[in-house]
Amino acid sequence: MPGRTSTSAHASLIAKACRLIERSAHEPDLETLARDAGLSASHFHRLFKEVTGVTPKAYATAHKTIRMKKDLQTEKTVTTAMAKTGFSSSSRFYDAAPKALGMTPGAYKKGGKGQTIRFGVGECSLGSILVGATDKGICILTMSDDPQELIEDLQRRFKNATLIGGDKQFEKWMAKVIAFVDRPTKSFDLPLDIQGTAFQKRVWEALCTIPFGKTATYADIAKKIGKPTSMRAVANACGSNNIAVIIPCHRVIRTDGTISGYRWGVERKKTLLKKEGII
DNA sequence: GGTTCTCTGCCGC
DNA sequence: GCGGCAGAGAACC
Repeated sequence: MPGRTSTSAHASLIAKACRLIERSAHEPDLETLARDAGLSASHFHRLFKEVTGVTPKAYATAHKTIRMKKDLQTEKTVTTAMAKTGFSSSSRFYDAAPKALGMTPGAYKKGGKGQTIRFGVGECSLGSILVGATDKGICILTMSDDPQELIEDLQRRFKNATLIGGDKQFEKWMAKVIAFVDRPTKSFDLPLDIQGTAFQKRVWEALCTIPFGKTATYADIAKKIGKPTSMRAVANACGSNNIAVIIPCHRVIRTDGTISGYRWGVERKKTLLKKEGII
């Protein structure tokens, strides 16, 4: 088609823009990217989104996150990593890090270093269960059919932490947790060490206010934390919950009343809801 | 808290 | 297919 740009030409134009974003030390602005592609800013923006599925800004942000993670792992200090990643100021860096990494840059660099996590694997009515705790409280509760998989998952999540088997005190906690999972009655009184971003913590706190035997929708939770339009972010935060059952993300259902997915399997979610007399 | 930038919708060519 | 403008909202300083 003369005078028109073909689809493949579009794809290579956008691919070139992606490479430019990746190569640049500082995020190139929309105007620069558009000029480089020989298009107007507005049209370039539309085209970029059509081809990649994300906006140029979102693409640049995602790439910056990858770089931030790499630099934090390879650089000696957080300060040098910050300089290399290309943030304009340290405050911007520390501002962006929790969103991008789920923790402060220092904590990410340590990768759980310095943290000691006691853990145990047992069996409950929902299959194999892993419970882990720092000296502050329970930081992880996961479930699976395969106990080995639970341990591998724990090692992945806290790769620099010292993982040790539970002691006598921990055994007691473990028994209490299993009893709670099997009969999730009213309250749970062991301390929790909830690790996540500020946003995730707000969502999880909101989940904890859903009473036993009741459900809420993602929209309800979004409204509760004062972000009525952030339903997708809320759903993501529910999916990132590390402490199953105790933080009752299983009580969240779709607006139409149907049961949505569950990180530890829909069958487990249904079983939990049955235990609470909801279904 | 003001300024700049991003993003989207809409319209015209 | 492409450019441009307006307005809302987010990001930045």
